[in-house]
Amino acid sequence: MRQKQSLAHTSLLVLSLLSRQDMYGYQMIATLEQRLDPAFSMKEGTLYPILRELENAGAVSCYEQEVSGRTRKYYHLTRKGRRQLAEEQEQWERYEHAINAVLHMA
Amino acid sequence: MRQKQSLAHTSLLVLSLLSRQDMYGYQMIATLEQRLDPAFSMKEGTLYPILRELENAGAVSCYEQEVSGRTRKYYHLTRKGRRQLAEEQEQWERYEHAINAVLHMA
DNA sequence: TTATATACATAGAGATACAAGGTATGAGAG
DNA sequence: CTCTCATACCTTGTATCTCTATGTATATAA
Repeated sequence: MRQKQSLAHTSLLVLSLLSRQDMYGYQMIATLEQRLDPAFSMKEGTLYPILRELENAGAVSCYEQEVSGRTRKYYHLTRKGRRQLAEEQEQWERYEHAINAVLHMA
Repeated sequence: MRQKQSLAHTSLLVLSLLSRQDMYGYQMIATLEQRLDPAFSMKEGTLYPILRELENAGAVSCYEQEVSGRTRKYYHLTRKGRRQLAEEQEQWERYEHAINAVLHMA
């Protein structure tokens, strides 16, 4: 049985979250948990590698902050990241329309 | 560099096409080529394995037809396939809304 | 003191889609 | 007549993607 992939367009989601405020990993997961359908929650094994890639690509920068004993690693969207967000958002919209065009074919 | 996956929800597209008329593989690809953004065109290496799985799952049945020397393998959506289409369509909508909910967060 | 929540991270496995290749026929160009 | 292109099928291997499972460590609540 073919198993549906629960998530795609993951970096789009991450970039989108960071476009509003700096966030740390655990917080992103919690936020998505609320916003997203629980069926599509993002897992740690998915998020952290993406954050690393975004950082290597220069789309995000990061800094650490100690809060009551625990170290949080905050991520900040760079100008380059903003461009990437715009591109991925546009691509998502094209994707969305393409699928819907087929679904609602005459 | 992370490479965007160009397609997902592939079986949804196939089932959707077949809900309107019986079709053969090459025709589906050509039809999607027109309807879909060319960037998301479905490749043969993607389609044929899916058709086989759908057949194994009993979602489609198939029959051959000879047309001017060339053999076409037509696929027909079964009742079970219709149910699967309904499910996948619903899931697509939930996915779509979930992504958009994050993108358009206040 | 034990469990739960917070917070990071990685390795391995399974799923997914594509590129690249193969077979074969028909039609049109030269 | 031959070569190429379009039609029509299909498979193998590779790259990529996401999750599961696991690991570390601290704070807080029971």
